[in-house]
Amino acid sequence: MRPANPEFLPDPALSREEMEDLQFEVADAAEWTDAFEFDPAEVSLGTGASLTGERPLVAGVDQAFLDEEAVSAIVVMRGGEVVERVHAVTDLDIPYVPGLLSFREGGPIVAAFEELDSDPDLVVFDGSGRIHFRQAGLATHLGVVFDVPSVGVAKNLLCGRTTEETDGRPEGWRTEVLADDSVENAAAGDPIGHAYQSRQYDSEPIINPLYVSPGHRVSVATATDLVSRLCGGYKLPEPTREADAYAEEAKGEYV
DNA sequence: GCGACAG
DNA sequence: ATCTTGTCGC
Repeated sequence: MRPANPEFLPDPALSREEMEDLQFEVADAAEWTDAFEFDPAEVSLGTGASLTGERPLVAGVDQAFLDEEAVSAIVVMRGGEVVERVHAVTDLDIPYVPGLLSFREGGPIVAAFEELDSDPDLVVFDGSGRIHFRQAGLATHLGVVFDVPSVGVAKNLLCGRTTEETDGRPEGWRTEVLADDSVENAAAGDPIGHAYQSRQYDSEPIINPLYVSPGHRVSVATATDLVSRLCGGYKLPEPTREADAYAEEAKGEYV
């Protein structure tokens, strides 16, 4: 798969100011309404044939790290079946800086996409999308670069505030993440994502919620609906778990 | 100066 | 993200 919009490719050689300027352009190009062809109801982990038609292809993307390089993995699934797995090993050029993650991991991820034959209907990224200081997190940035519907799934909240307290919520519960003063070009109170409790125990270990946000061509509500359809009893979406496991597996072969 | 931060 | 032993429970 090749970038549809190479002008937005995250270049780690840019200055911090140039990176931030590019993020504003990415946010401007991003579409946060449902602009995709597949039927969200067809997204699921069940293997049974759907009644209406083709099950969408959903790709999970995740990275594992070595000292100075990243192992980026992409696993494409149709229903509960894995249909393609690819990975790429790339040098890491810059350190992790909150708000600039796509410039550190974007290159490795693009390298992995170049190995991909499938044309996914939806891509699930590990990290934020619209929940970002300039509304252009990893999921949004790469979604725009490839012009593919995408969602961001983060384990921690980067910015914004949740409408309600999130501790100890039941499985399936969700609340909006609203923009705060740290989110540029958004009115304070604008919904930019959800805290979503994908899994919860009956007692003791309290599981934290997921922070789901639109990447590109998906709305806040749909992003969370899609993620809920991809979590098969585990905290993380299945495509993400598969990509995580594959990245670790591939990493083991390069260590 | 204070607060705060995906992976 | 990564470095790690033991431990609890289905």
